Amino acid sequence: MNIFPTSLKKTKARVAVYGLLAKENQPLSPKEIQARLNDKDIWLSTIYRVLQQFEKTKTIVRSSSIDPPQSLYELDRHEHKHYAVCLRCHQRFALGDCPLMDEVHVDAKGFQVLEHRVEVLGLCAMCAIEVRG
Amino acid sequence: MNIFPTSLKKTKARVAVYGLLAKENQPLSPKEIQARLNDKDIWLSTIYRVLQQFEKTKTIVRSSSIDPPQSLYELDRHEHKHYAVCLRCHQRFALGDCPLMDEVHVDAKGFQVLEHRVEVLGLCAMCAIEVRG
DNA sequence: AAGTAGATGCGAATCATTCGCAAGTGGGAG
DNA sequence: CTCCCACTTGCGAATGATTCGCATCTACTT
Repeated sequence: MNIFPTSLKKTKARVAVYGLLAKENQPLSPKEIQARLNDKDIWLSTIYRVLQQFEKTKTIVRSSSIDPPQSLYELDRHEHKHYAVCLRCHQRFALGDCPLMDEVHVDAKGFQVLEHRVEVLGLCAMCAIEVRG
Repeated sequence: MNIFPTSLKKTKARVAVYGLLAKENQPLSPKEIQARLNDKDIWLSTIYRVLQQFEKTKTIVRSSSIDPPQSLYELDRHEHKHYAVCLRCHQRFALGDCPLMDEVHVDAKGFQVLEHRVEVLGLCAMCAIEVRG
């Protein structure tokens, strides 16, 4: 389904990041990745570079969270996923299906749609209760 | 349709930002707003604060662009707009309609959907040609 | 085993955004 | 019309995410 990109050297950092994302089933931020690797010799800047390359080779996909503003990465499982984010606790929940309609109408003739990002915001069950209280 | 919020004092910065957004028909970043105001006494941090307050009073709406990563603001015309962004020249084009389906299915019982963000990415007609060349 | 293109360690730089605080001002009370 | 003060802003430092620079190191080819 998804293998380590053959065009990239198998270095410690890359193997570690790939291995981590392969066993995670949620998108992680670069910081979270660093924390889980727990190897003080793998620097954040290296993780950023590794993620960039994996993104370029279509090994992982990047999504983004607005609050806090940051990028999140996960293995590209070709699942076309989107997330709902709780505005209060920032937990992320996968959407069952892509909620986009088949046809997207852009007010600009000739615009070639390549991808899209969708983020649903709201309150998870737990926080909805807390907010009321 | 949309007036200066009565709960806020009419200060130079607020009047200027409001006036600018009222005559713009596209979302602007805080930096772009500052550049257009062209008043060296209005600081970026003030613009950020003004935008935050306008957002809180529902005078403007915030959207976000992923590349470059930043927030964009425009007067709330109650139009529920989304944009298509050219990956190459970063120009933004409004979508004709909200491309989301009526029903959004979140894999988490009890999740209360409050809002959503949609960003369509691709190439505008001009850039599509350049890329090919 | 050696050579080299590509990676990384390390830290400085950049960019968006927020914070802190002293000085300034809009607009209600008198 | 003036005084007062809570709310604003000028100004710059702080923060947090992300990128860059460069000398050193290393995975892979020959």
